[in-house]
Amino acid sequence: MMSTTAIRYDRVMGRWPDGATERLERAALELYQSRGFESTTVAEIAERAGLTERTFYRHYADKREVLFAGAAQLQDLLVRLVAEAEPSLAPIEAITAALTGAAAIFEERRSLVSQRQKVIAANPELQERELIKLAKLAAALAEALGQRGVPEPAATLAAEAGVAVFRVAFDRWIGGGDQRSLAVTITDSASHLRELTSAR
Amino acid sequence: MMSTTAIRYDRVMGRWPDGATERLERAALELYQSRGFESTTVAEIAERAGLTERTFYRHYADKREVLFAGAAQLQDLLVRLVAEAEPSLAPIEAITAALTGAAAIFEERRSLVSQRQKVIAANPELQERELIKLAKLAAALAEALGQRGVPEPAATLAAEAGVAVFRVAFDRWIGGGDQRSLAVTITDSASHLRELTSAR
DNA sequence: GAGACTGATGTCAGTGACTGACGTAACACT
DNA sequence: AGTGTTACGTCAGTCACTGACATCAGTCTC
Repeated sequence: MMSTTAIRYDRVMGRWPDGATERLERAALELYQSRGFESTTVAEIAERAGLTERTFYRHYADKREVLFAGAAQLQDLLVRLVAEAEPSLAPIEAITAALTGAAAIFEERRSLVSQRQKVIAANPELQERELIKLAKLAAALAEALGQRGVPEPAATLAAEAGVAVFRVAFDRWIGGGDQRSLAVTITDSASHLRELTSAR
Repeated sequence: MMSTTAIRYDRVMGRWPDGATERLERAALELYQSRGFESTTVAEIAERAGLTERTFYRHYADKREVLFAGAAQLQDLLVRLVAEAEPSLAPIEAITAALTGAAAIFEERRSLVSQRQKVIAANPELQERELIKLAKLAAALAEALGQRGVPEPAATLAAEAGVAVFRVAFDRWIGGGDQRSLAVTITDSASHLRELTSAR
């Protein structure tokens, strides 16, 4: 598997220009915006990035995945935030704390996030991919709650509800009507859910 | 578009055997079970059903859709149940009432539903399709709540939470560990969610 | 009852997503 | 200098999916 040598290199090296993934992701987003997702071929994306179609598939499993490269990091961050949340917090509170804690990531790149979301909103295939990413995120959050001692089905329900809260808040935040920060919108949606379920 | 003639016919007629969709759905499920989803071609499904590949695509938009033919009827039923629920019921209660009311549809075909779910569980592509069906279901339920006078974002949150409750309950019911009826499992999950969100 | 119409199917050719196998060349390591 | 690795290119192939056109049993119109 890995060589016994311990020395590793920080700088990317090689005969090829750096930043292939960045170029591919940028080219894909631009083409998906201008021609639409279905009308752009993988060959076109690769060409715009100065690569071949085959190389595209060495970086991304399929034509959709190029838009979801950041999902893994987001999930890792949220899982860590849940794990590091105050032990005294209830499950739902730990989840919402993690969500608001990660909100900055979106707020720092609102323009890019907005463009990406417009492309996704225009294509059912991309929506499917986004939904399964969110489902896996919910499963990972449920697992993180489990590590905190939350039993099932409470862990899964809290995680799914948390993701639903995030979805609703995110849509409002991106939608534009809501001028508040994403973090505030999340806590607002969470309290809405609390009212809904606890109300008699 | 439509002829001015008012006479319509109940019996399917024509030179072709009836039940093409039933044959296609049955053939698809069987092949997806035995060879796996990815390893079966649409041509094989069509051949087993006594048809051609092109005809398959006249009945279903794509290779996955053949497993989700019943989703539309389920959605219609749930929307109707929400609309017909007691006006005094709170949003979440109307949703759970509809879900338990539709549970019988699954309980009557537990074997078929279980086989189908095993196939879906084995394939990410099929999971994506299921997730978007559930998302559209949630949107339809939110719309139905809107007709009852429930404002946003409460309607969407209640619908999303309701679908999450159903997912958790369905998984437990199918998973086998839970010997209770699906309807009971749903109400149980709903009360779990209530405890989670209202708990101090 | 002849002719026009309809609806479900077959046939065929084509595009594009995705994969496996193999080759290449800069760079690193020994 | 030799060896291995890594990131890429090239090529051939499968299969999902689509558009265009043909067929023909049954129906409708007159």
